[in-house]
Amino acid sequence: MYENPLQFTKKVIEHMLWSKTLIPTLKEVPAEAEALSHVLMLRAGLIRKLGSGTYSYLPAGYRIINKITSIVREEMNRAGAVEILMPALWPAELLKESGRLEAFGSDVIRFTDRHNRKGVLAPTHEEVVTTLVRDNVDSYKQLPLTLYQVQTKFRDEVRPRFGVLRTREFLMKDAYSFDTDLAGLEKSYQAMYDAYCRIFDRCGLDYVIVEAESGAMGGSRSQEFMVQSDIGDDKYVRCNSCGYAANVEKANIAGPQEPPPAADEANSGPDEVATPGARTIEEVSRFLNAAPERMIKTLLYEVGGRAVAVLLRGDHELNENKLLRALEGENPVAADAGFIEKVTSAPVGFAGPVGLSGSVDIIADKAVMQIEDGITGANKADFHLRGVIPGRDFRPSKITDLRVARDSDPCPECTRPMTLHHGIEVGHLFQLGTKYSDALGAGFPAADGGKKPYIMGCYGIGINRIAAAAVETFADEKGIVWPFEIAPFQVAVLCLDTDSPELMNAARRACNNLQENGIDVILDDRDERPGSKFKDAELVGFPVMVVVGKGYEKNGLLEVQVRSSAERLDMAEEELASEVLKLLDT
RNA sequence: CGGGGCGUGGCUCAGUCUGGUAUAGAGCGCUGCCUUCGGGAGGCAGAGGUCCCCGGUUCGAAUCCGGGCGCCCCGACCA
Repeated sequence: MYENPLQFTKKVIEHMLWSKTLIPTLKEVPAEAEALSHVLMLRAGLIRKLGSGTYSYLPAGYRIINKITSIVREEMNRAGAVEILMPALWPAELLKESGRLEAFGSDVIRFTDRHNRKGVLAPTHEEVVTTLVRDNVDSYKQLPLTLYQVQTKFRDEVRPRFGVLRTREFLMKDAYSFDTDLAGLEKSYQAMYDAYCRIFDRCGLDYVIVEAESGAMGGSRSQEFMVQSDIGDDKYVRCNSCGYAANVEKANIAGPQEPPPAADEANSGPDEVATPGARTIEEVSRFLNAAPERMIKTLLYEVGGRAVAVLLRGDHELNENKLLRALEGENPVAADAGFIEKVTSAPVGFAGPVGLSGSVDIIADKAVMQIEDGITGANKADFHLRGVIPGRDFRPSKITDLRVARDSDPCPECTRPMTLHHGIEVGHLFQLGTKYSDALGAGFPAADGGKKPYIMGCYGIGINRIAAAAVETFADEKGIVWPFEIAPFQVAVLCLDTDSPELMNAARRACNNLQENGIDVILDDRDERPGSKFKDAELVGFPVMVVVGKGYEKNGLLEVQVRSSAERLDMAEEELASEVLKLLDT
């Protein structure tokens, strides 16, 4: 029998010693940090900044990252995805082929190598996987296939911020599914959806799943996993009655599409009113002393050579995604001053729907049609119209939902008011369809002999963001309170007198005991005063603290402190492991 | 990209406006010794700084002027 020399090596349990690792905690708040998670991650000695949007993960911080990636890997594998590793360094040509070099624009980090070849650092990996599968999958029998990677991605963010929350270099799990048909995609998508729920549950996060735009990723269906947080860059609305949730780019808004019964026939018709120099909603509103809610904002677009006037209530904002859908795929270009003057025969700032040439297509947001005594541009320099009644004074060719959702807007499902929240996007799911397989000529030989494009999906998780989101969510005035599964160590054993062999031995026994029971433990063996040890353990946020001090000297008892509840329990050495396991299980 | 702010030991900052009082300071941290030892102790001694960089003005620059770099915040942007 083959003898493994290592098998005779005595198995020694090594526990992490605080004195031998690097956890540089800070008492003071670093000047560069504003956001809670940023401050705490720096103070707890988890991360250090190198430059704008680039961070080192120190031992404790890296353990958190590793715990998160382990969870992600377990759940990806369980969902049937297989892990690969792909280059971050690409020929620029590859990104050009899919059309995304332009789409990403200056978000892509570019460089030129010594041979004067253009290269990019991968912002995400659709192009490589797609070509990989294109060139190496021979038959539809090998499908469906879902590949994933956990890798650093690079984006030259306009504005890195909030520490690890938005960085120029970040760790991401990305999975890519390849199917032969839409039904298959649905299945692959659902498998990822389920896996994501398990992942975020295990990470201890409270999350909301919101409908999202597929945007520049192309494709049809998209959902995002949000962790509610005031510092989140993303906004979404949620209906507390029926549970509908969508990010603001996507969120639909309920509302009647017909004008209200013409109640106000007394109104004789629009009157011109002089508004010299007042061009913006705000200016006109102030000048006429009328609420912006009564204004009809007229935005002009050039769509395939013709003019389109888009109408919104003065206080509402256009959602360009909705406009895009309303135009059924035609691409709107915001009109320039020259075009506007040509169409309205007035300078910019005085456009209105009344009396526009019949060649101008008018599209109105639902809310515009509810205005009963409106104000809008007169298509005449320095004049606006008062007493405008939609439906009577102008007739849009299309009335639909065009605006960006706001707090209290009616839910599209049940019409109850929705609430607006800020969130941290920790994960997203996209149905891509054939966008990339078409662009890159990636197809499979079908059963009938022809070649068909892969139906793709892609599914991302921001690993660093999970850590930051957890800190944002779980912290108190003392520091971080890590969820058990992603804590850098589940237990910190504090030996309060490292000069006492009795206490040090007891502390080591406690560590061994816990480790033998599968618990992650760090021993604070530093020659520090007790106060510092307590403060540090609380700052870094270990879920459980085991104190070996006076209580042990006097009557052989260990003290267990629970970080989240501040609960303290004295216990004998023999019951430590089982008691701690119970605590960690909750 | 617009607006604002900052750059002085490891960290937080004072000093800059009004140049020289000066061998550039404080608190925290760090090193050594003594005392202390369950919630960031006390005493004594000490180390540690190209005052972001380059140029200019001046007898003299952390301080004034010009240029550059870096960082943070607000906004715009963001698969």
